[in-house]
Amino acid sequence: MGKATKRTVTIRDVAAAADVAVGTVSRVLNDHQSVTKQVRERVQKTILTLGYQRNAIAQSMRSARTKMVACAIRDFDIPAFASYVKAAEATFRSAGYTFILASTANDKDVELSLLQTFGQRRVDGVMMTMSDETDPDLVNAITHVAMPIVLIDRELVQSVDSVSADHRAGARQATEYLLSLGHRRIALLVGDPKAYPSRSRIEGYTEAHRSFGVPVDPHLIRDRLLSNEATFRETAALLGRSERPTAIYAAGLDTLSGPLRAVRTAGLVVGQDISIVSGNDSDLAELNTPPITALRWDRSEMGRHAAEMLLDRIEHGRQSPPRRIRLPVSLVVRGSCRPA
Amino acid sequence: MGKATKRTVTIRDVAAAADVAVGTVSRVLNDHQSVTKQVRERVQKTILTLGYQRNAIAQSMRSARTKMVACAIRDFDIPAFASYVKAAEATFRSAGYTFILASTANDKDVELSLLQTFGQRRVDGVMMTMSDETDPDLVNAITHVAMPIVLIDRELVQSVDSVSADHRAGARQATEYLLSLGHRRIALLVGDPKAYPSRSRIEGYTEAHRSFGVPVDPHLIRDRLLSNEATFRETAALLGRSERPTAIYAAGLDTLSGPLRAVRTAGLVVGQDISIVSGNDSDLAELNTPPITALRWDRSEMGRHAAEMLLDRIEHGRQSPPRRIRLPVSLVVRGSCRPA
DNA sequence: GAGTGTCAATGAACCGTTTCCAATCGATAA
DNA sequence: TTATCGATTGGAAACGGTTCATTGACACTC
Repeated sequence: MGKATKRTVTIRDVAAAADVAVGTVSRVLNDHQSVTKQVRERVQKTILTLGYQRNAIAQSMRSARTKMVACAIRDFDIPAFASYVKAAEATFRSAGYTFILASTANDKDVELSLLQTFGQRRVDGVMMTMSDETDPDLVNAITHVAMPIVLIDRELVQSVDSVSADHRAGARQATEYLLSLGHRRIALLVGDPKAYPSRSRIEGYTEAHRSFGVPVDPHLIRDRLLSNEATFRETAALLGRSERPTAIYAAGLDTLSGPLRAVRTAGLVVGQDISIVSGNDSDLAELNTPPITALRWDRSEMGRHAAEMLLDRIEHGRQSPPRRIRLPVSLVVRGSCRPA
Repeated sequence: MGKATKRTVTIRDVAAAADVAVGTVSRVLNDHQSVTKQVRERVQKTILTLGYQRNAIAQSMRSARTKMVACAIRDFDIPAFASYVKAAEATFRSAGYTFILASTANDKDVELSLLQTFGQRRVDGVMMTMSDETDPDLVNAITHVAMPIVLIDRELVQSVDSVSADHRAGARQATEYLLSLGHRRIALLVGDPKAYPSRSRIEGYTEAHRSFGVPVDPHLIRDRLLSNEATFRETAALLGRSERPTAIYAAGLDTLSGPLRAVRTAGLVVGQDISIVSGNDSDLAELNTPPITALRWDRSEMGRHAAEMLLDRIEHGRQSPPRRIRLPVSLVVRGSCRPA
């Protein structure tokens, strides 16, 4: 007897059961004025008894707002992203937004396809990076996205908001620290210079050398190191050279464990045979024996700023000029560096 | 002149421009049969020129499928979650689903409110844990969720699918290893026994003692340790006792750095003055000096299995009985334990 | 040439909200 | 008593897709 299919209960069912018009139920749901206390309570009771659950899809359909925000990161594995994503999600959630998260693997095609997906889903805003700041397709896609966007640690596209860390200053600080300890052969391990962080780290490293009057040996700069494995291999290669570096500045994202493994494999001891500075502070850096001197900046702050900028754009800021936030980077000196 | 508002282009605009009916455009979009090659190409060209972007909201509205999946984890900060979330997201994305991620902070109210949000958003499936497997509100919410759900590392709710690791066997293995080295005062640090992992670790620990005929000292079991700070404090307290433990089994999630800090603060040396087994393998465990003996299981596999089970439920599995996957846990022996 | 079958394409209904205009009602003012 | 006004409520249109019954065109058969 009866229909076997249990239809989900809609606003119309509520209206019928409470003997009011659908418009009235909607007004109750949205806390609009001009609904009698009596009617309001009757509707609310009906909602409870029927177990009505508002359909966010229909709501978005009508209002053209999804209350969803998308974020693309390079890789979930990278601990450096965790605190920043965490802060962003918390900010969005407390503002009533739902958070979509995806990873790009630093791949242009994935980035483009995610942008398309986000567009089709009509998210209210996007937070992301890009693998290559100079790629015309990516730049074009980023600048023509329909919704507000905040770039993280990218600065070349001038037309959108961005939040980044001052990697140039940080790199300069770290390099000058090593130079002042007397090191003259400092290896620099970085990621892809097509993106702002690595690019500006190379700049900072070069500036520091210039200010100390020390020539830069291009062989000591190893870039495009995007994985622990790659960093391990490059470090091992550097350590195998006749004139091996006396210090390593491991500046890439999540590239500390590679060098540590390589140093250990080569039978060397950090802080004695070789000095190390990590470009990203972490538990690993802090708890290593000896603890590793590292650069740090407030990643939660980064996520929070990005989220707040985006929310501001979504809810108020129509056409105000793009804003740029750059967070300070500082050097935490520990025990991994000795005078050369 | 003209309208200032630039309306977004809809399927109707495409239909008008290509001089066909909306239904035809829809069939082109969905790769339906019975569209002339000629018409198909005309429509596709129009889509390109107009820059039409299909509206996923409207699509979901009609089809009652959102192609979105939600996942709630305890905290983004916990590296153990990264690889599992990563594998899950990859699986979902390659199946055409979008991934919503939220954190619960292990808080019942957050969990309930997220379930409600996911329900309102009409996601097609949910992947999550729960802070307390015995809480009636949570159990009720989980069992009455409208969409398919997969629980991670939770086994008490029998009516839904679940994926977990065999923590009891793992704990037993770790404890027996320490007992076989002669340790008789083994501290156990775990999270909240109201959830499956800690509960079964305590079981495994107890079983191991029983099989060795060694009585369990309840003072050595410290539970409800949910943060690095809490674990640090408890370990420090244990190390300060007159009869301090000779070994620590740090079984909680992400609770290795706390004990390591506490041991260092107490002026002790891991592997000499005290033995340590970590309940979760990590870079930190592997790269510590000495490397820490640890339990491990395939977290990517966990994420993949969970995602595949969920996809199966969503796309085929209507009413098949709940499935339960339990992954094996193994002990990786390194250098952090010495005979007592 | 009428009847039949197949394949393409049309166009309207529908999904569940929000919003806006019209209608109703009670109270107050003239 | 009647006109006026503000506060509530009703009801329908609109959002942008998908789907399905229907129509139109064409080829084929007898």
